[in-house]
Parts: sequence; C-alpha cells; structure tokens
Amino acid sequence: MSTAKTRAGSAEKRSAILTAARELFLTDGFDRSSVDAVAARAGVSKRTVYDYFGDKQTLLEAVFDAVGQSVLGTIRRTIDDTLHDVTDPAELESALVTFSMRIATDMLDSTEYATLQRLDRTGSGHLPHHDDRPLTDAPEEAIGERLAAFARAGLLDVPDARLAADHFIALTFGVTISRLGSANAAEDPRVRPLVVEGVRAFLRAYRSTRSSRPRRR
Amino acid sequence: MSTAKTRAGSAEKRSAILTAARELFLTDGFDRSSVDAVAARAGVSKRTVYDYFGDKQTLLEAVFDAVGQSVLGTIRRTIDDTLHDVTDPAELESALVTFSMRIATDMLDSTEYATLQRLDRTGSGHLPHHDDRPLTDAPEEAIGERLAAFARAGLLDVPDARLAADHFIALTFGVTISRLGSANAAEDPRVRPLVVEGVRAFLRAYRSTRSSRPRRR
DNA sequence: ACTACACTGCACCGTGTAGTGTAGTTCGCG
DNA sequence: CGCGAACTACACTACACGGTGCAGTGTAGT
Repeated sequence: MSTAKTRAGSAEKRSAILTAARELFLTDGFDRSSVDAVAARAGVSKRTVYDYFGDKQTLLEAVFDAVGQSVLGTIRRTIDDTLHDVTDPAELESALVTFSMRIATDMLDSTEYATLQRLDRTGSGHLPHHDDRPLTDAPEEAIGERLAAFARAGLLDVPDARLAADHFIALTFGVTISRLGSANAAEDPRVRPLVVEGVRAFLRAYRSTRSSRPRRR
Repeated sequence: MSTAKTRAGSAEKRSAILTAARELFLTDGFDRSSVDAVAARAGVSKRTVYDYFGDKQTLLEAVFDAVGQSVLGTIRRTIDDTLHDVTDPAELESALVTFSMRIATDMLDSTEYATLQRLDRTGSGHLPHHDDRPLTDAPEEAIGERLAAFARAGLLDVPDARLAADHFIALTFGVTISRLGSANAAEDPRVRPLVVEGVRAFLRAYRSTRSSRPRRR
C-alpha cells in the first residue's frame, strides 16, 4: 500500500531483468540464452527487456557491470570483516583462509567472478574493452592494498602489492576453479583443503623474514 | 608420386578441417563459428565436413582431443629440453623461467591451453565429461612428476606433486593469462617479468630448506 | 571403357531467435 | 471519469545457421 508501490517501479523491473540475465548467461552462456528466456525468467515481457536495454549486447554489458560491482562489494566487505584487525602473525593463516572461504562461498554461485571474466572474452570479444572497464581489476587492487597493509605491519614482505594480490588469487581461487570448475564451494569438501594449501604456499612465499621461523608444515 | 600423395589423402583433409575449426573456435568461440566458415577456411566443402565428423558437436570434441594431445606433447618435449638435467640449485630459477617462457611461446597462439579449458565449459557443458577425458589433467601430471624429481634431487620440498604443479602453473601461466588475456606471449614485453616473478614466488614457497639460503632479492 | 571413390557445389528445409510494431490492459493521478 | 504512462501479448520480419540430398566432376585402378 504505502511502501514503494507506485507502479511496479522501473528499478525493480530493471534489476529483475538483470538478475535473470545474469543467471542465464552464467549457466548457459551468452549465445545459448535467448532474450525470450531472459524475459520469461524475469517475469517480464520481451518488449520490456528491449525497452530497458536497447539490444542483447547492451544487456550483456549491463550484467557485466552489475556483477562487477557486486563482486567488488563482497570482497571489500569480506576484507573488512575478516582481515581488518589481524596483527598477530600466528593468526594470519587462519584469517586468510577464512577470507578466501567466505569469498568462495558468499558469491551467489561462487565462481561468479571467474565466469565474469570468461564472459568478457567469450561473450563477444568486442566490449568497450578494459581501458574503459577498471571494474575487472578492482578486486585485485583491493586485496593488494590489504596485503600492503600487512607488509607495513611487518607481517609480510611485499615489494609489489598488485603482483602479490595476483599471486594470492591465483594460488587460492585460481587453483580451485581450474581444478573443480564451477562447483559451488559451499558444499564441496575438496575446496577447503585446496584453499588452505594455497594460503600456506602464499605465506611461504610472502611471509616476512623478520617474523616467525619457517616452521614447515 | 611415392611420398603420400595418393589423392589429397583423407588424413590431410581431416587435419585441415581440424586446424581451421581450432582457429575459429579459439578466436570466435564455438557458437559464433559457423560450419560454413570452418569449411571455407579449410578449403573444403561443407558437405565434406559433415562426412568426416557427423555434426558440429563431434567436431568440437575432435578439436578438443587434438589440442589436448598437442599441448601435452609440447609440454613433455619442453620439459625434456629445458628441465631434464638441472642439478644445481643456482640453475633452477633460470631453467624454470626458460621452461615457462617456451611453453608460453611455443603454443601456436600461446594460450591454447587456457582457451581449451574455457571451451570445455563454454562449448556446451555436456561433453562426455572429465572422467572420460584425462587429457585435460595430463599437463599438470607431467609437470608434477618433474617437480617430484627435483624434490628427490634435494632441490625442492614437495609433499604433494600434483598440488605443487597446480601452484606452479597458477603462478606463471595463470597470472599471465588472467592479467594479459590471450596476448601472444612471444612479443609482449610484459610477459617475461610476470613469469620471472611467478617462478620466484614458487621457489620461495617450494625451495628445499636444505639448499641455498633464502637470499631475498 | 567402366567402376569406385572422394569431393564439390548448390539448392533446400526447418528452426531458433534478434528485433520491431502495435493494439490492448492496468493503474495511479488529477 | 478520463488521461497518460508502464507493460503485456502477440504477430510478424529478417536472417543465420545446422543439417541433408543430390547431381556432377576429376582421378585412380582394373
């Protein structure tokens, strides 16, 4: 009655379409998802889809941006939640594991981020391209900043924050995804060990020489 | 006359089609490549394509296998060439860099391997699936074996060869591909530093504690 | 000369789907 | 009530593409 019901507001429809499109594009691929299917899933007429977004390409770009924003948000939030006040070297490993597991789990289907990048090149090959889309790099930057902070606190040895972030991501998410594909991390019991070992390898490579002795294993 | 010219042998046509299909699938994606285009590029009639491979799906699987074989061959050969007789810890880093750079360069368009895996899930989602396709994992196994050999020689500390291989690949090729996309590594000057740093990180994480002191940078 | 074979070239069918045009319905608002 | 905006339902165009059938052609072997 009172609460936001001035006509099924355009914002709601828009986001419904975006969500439906994201789900379909992510699971079936861009080409194999028809606009009719997107419209049906969003509970909206096909015409409305075309009224909101001009054509299928533009819809893809919109999905792209939305997913990027969402992923970035999740990462920033999770950094704050799990890595913010870690000062004890002994806590670092478990904190990083918790962080990685939460990232892997929280994203709606967990591999959103990877699939996002896959859609980038698979989707068409001629998107406005990366100069115009710093979104793709933002998560790495965010993680890099946090690692640099650990370095300033004497926990890590990080000459190049961005590179270290790439290495961290590769060792945890990268390995998990390339081994298990798009499995939903929440349930699969193979995920955690993989992440733990990734974090350990990262720490062996980046832990500050001035902190705890390299107690192997 | 004598040397394999009994009619434009079926083997030649077959491989021409396979090559054309691979190039198109890899650059444009499976869905966006028409069978007509493949036939044209192979210099063959569309009908012939359908006579050789039954349908488009089967063609994809054939390409899949062919690329897998080729990648595996390249990796095995390169391991033999660049890593076989390394016994001095001091040589290890440069040997691994040489190995990685040659892999990144030798493959026709360098990212064949990654794109292969992308096609796996992007291509259709319903290939006979990995139980039946150990090809996808073979490169990791091969590298893992070599790392295990280094471990036996006292150069590395490798409790889990397969995992170490995954980590190595992630730190070198994984990072390079995710940062630069499908750039042809031969020319791009950004590739080498990335690979070098990946190898160094790997060695920091896996170098045997009994060998050279961790001389940081 | 005749046959078998490996292909080409082309017409052709069916279908899935991007995108559009439009008439009609619903609903809030003055 | 009547207006206009937001949508839906639906019909319809245009086209690309997977796949097939078939007639015809060049070549090798007999």
